Formats: sequence, structure tokens, C-alpha cells
Amino acid sequence: MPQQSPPPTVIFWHRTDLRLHDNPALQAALSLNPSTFIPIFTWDPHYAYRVRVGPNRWRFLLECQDDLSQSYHKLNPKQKLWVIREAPQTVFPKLFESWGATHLVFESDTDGYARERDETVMKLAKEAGVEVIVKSGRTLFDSDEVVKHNKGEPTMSIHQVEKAVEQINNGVPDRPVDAPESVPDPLGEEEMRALSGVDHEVPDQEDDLNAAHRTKHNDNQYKNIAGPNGDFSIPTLNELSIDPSQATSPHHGGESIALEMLRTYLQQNEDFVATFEKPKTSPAAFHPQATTLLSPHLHFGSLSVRKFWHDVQDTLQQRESAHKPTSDIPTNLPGQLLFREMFFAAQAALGPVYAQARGNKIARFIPWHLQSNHDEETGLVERKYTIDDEQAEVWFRRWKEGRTGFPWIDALMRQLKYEGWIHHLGRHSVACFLTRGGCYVHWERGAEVFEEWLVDHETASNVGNWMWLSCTAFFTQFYRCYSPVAFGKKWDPEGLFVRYYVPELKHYDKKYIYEPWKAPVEDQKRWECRVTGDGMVEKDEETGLTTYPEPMFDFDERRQTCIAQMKEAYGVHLMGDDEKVMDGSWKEVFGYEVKDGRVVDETNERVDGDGGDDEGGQKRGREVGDQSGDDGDGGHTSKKKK
DNA sequence: TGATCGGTTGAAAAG
DNA sequence: CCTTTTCAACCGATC
Repeated sequence: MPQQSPPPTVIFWHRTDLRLHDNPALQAALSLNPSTFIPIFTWDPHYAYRVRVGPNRWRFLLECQDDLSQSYHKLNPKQKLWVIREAPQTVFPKLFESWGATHLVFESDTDGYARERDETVMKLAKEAGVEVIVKSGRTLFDSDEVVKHNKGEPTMSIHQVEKAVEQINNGVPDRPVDAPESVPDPLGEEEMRALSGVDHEVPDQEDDLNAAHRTKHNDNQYKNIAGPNGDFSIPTLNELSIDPSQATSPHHGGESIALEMLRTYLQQNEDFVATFEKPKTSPAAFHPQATTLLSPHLHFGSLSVRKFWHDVQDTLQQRESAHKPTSDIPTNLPGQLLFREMFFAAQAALGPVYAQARGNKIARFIPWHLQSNHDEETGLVERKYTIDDEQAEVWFRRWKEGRTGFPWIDALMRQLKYEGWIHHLGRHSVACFLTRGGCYVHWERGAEVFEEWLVDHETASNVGNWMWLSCTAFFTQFYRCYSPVAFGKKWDPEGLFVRYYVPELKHYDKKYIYEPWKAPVEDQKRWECRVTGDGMVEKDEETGLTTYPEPMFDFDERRQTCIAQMKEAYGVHLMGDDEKVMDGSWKEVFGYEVKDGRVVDETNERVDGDGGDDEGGQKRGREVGDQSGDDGDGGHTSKKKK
């Protein structure tokens, strides 16, 4: 450091890097030898209100923050994670001024919103004379670099990713850097607290995408810029108006947990790590699951992806020199991480339109039901979508709630909701079922449900996989449909997975566990569950028994219809950035009719039964009423076709 | 240019 | 019960 310059006062901005180990940006910050070091997290209203986040992921995030804060505290009793409750776009000038910052350091983030946010903040820093340092660290390789080595184009196959990263350090990610052994002090308590005196911008809660999860209409998470006690505390679920009992997932956040999980796999399950092949892991395995469950830690950065890669790679190399079996790219663990790189780089190349069909040049246009509405100014999806077909809306609701009448699908959707995680192939099953292999509903609807419920939700991977499964991009073999019966049976012939997550069926013979509607009525009575209705009726009127819904359609018939429609759409061959998609004239091309033109606002839609409040509830009530009205022979819903 | 082949992870029937 | 073949047939890279 030049002797003349004042000792740096460094603000370190944590975002999706909630860890101390292998944090290149943190290392860069500390190598400035700051006299003052303030690690912060900005509790961004964008995430609080404009991103779908269910109770399980809220809890996971808070646990990551708690763990990180404790780790800082162990290194320096004056330290912790300082949480600031305001939008970064408005709060940074106040932080710079109030704390006299000289540097702002953070890890780069290539998400659509994040890029825009960071550009704004960098501009504000420049205006305040604060030096900004940004380091890549969220992915194995800097996604912008990967794109550059892919001719500036989105990465569309693993082969392209391999070729691109070969040109960056021969395809070997940087070695992980160690966690710091000490961190400097923050400012004194008085000086830190001085921030509470500044004007505080409280965000508008009107467009709260997560209203359905809150116990109160107006939460108080933004009441004070430094939290309720003015001490920059990490929010609690109660402060977010989220009932803690709604966070039912067994999966917990935090760097300590993540590192311990990785260590355990490597030490106690070397065979599992070394011979891992994703397609051979069971989507029906639960408690414990068949894969590592490290994905949510990669999302929040409580585990470094480079540490994961190198630790696994070291194991693979040791095994190879010992002539023990190993698995290969792309099905092995490093290969799985390459798919993550692929989706990140594709997103980095395309920006915000990556996450939607309209305007997205890699997305094949398919005239699915329940198309999104778009903001006229930005062209980006808004929370509203158009119900062109009442039947499709009912199917979508039943899919989301796990009452389709197909036990394999329902078990997966219920596991997703309660645990915040389902196996990758389970995601394939339910995604294929909702889109091209069943309901013919837009993949954006499904991606939104995953966004809400997954603890490991990562926009790049989630959207990428939804496009993959719906044959929108990356994958095109639409005649390969996952059967909701055969696929589950293949992995779990006894139906243990279904019995656990759909306990209504726990006494059913394995012969009928995936097709309970085929069981004779006498057996249904013996097994204490009647297959009848749409899942909204708890007790069968006639027998008083628990019910499980009849299948909401004839799957084989739907598969045929969907494949024929996919074939037609592929024949028309419109991409998301085609003029006809942009101006809406695709409707004429496909003879797409909007029968009632209703627009649904997803915001306050409750999914747990009886409707909730406001307009959302009314709509649902009507749909549900219609359904149970003709449940006498519910399978007949499938007869409706175009 | 047209043919060939591969594509992380299919399903159902036949052997 | 296991493996192999057929099903119906897509895109994009490659030669």
C-alpha cells in the first residue's frame, strides 16, 4: 500500500457468497489491509417482495446469515454480519458517507436483476469517490469469460462449455483460497449506529409476491434501517411475518453445515463420490436422498463450488491412481457442476430474457396454455398470466397442490412443498408432466412454482432445466415423455416413496400404488382410501373413508395429444425473439384462442385448500367447485380435447 | 449438400 | 428378472 493514502475503510458486500472459505472477493478485501472492515448484507426489497420465496428458503437464508455472522464473531468479537434493511440502490450513498468508506468489495453476480443492481451501485460508488473491487467466485469459471470463449454466444451444450473452459486455465478452476484467520474491527458502536439517524426508505409492500406466506398483511421487516433494535441484526421469520412452523424442510443452511456435509461425503462415502452417475441415482430415495443435497449451499454460497470441484477431483485422481472405479463427465459430480456453468453462462450471455420465452433467442416458441403477460415497457414477464383454457388452469392448480391423481407426481410435488427439495429426475418427471407430456401448460408457470418452493432455487439452473424438459431449449426429443406410472415403478416398485408422501395410499398393494384408480372398490375399502373426486373432498360421502383423487386425465391420451401439438409447434419453428412472438401475432399462426381471457394475478393466490382472500380466492373457489361438481366419473375430464 | 451421428438420465415390448 | 430392440423421429454438429 502507498504510505500516503489513508488506511482503507472497506465495506464488504455479501450477497450469494455467505461463506468465509474460498471467497476470492473477501480475500481481495482483506488484502487491502483495511483499518476498518464492515461485512454487510443489504436486505433487498427486491428479494423480499419481487422474488418468489417460500418459508423453507427464507429459513435457509437466515441460517446461512446466522452461521456467517457467528464465524465473523469467532474471528473478532467486535465483528458480525451487519444487515442493512434497505434497497442497495438507495442505501449505499448513505453507507459511504456515514461510515467514511474508501472501498466497496463484492463477488460478481451475473443474474439479470443483479447485474443491473450492481451497475447502479458501482455508479453510486464512483460518484462518492469509493473504489470498487469485484471478483468472480460464484461459479467454477467467470461466466462472462466462458461466454467470451464461446464466441459471445450462450452455451447450449456441455461440449461447448468444455471447449470454452479448456481455454481458461485448461479447464481447471482456481484452487480454493483459505478462510481468513482474522478480520479487522468495524467502526466503533456509536459510529456504526450513526446510520440509524439517516433517512430511511421503506419499500412499497403492495406488490408482494410472497403475501400468501405472510401471517400479517403488513410486515415490519423494514421498520428500521438497522433492524428493530438498531443493531443490524439478521431478520427473524417472525419479522418477515412468516410463521416459523411453515418452514418444514429438513434441509438447513450455513457454511458450517455445508463444509461438514462435504467432508462426510468425502471421508465416509468415497465410493459414492467417485462413482456418482446422476442418471443412476434414485429419485424415489428419501431420508436419506440419493444425491448430495449440496445444491442449496451452492446457491447461497455457503459452499464454494470450486472447493466442491477440487475436493471431488482430488478423490477421483487418487482413485484412478489406485485403479479403483470412477465415473466420467458429464454424469459424475464434476460433470453436474458443468451443467451449472452452462446455465450460468447462457444466462450471462442473454441477460434477463434468459428467464422467459418472449424475446429469448434460444427459446423455441410453443403455444402452451397459461401464457405469461408482459410488461409493455420492459417486455419482461410480470406476475400475471392469461387463462386461455379453464381446464389447463385447473390442471396447473392440481399439479401445484399435489392432487393430480397420479401418486408419483403428487408425492413429488408434496415433497417439494414440505421439504423444499426433490431429486433431479423427480423434477424432470413433474416438469415433463406439466408441460409437453401432460398438461401442455407453459414452463414459466412451473418455473415460478419451483422458484417459490425450492431451497436450492437458482434462476440460471431452474429456468435452464425447465426449458430443457419442455423442449424449449437445450433438448428437443419431445417424443420422449416421462410416464407418471412407469418411471416411478422403475425406481421404486414397492412404492415406499409414494406411501410416505401420499399417506392416504399407504395400505395399497404395490400392484395399484402407481395406479390406484384401477383398484377394485372392495380393495379400496379394505385399504381404507376411496379413489374419488378431485382431492378437495376429505371424506368419501358414501363410505366415510379418506379419499385420493381420480387421475385428472387419461395420461396416454394426453401424451399423444401433446406430442402431436409439439410436432406442430416445431414445424412452425418460431423462436422467442421472432417478430410474431414479440407482437402477439403467433396467436393467428397457431389458431390460439383465448376463451375467456381472464388474467390471474398470482400474488395472493393461496394453494392450500380453501381459497384465501380477495379475488384469488374467488377464482379458485369457482374452479374447484366446477371440478367437484362432476366428480362422479372424474376420469372423464380427459375426454375434453381440441 | 445430404447423410450420419450423438444427444447426461424414456417407454413399452420382445427376447 | 434381466437386457435388447423397437417405437417414431427431434435438432444440430460434422463431414
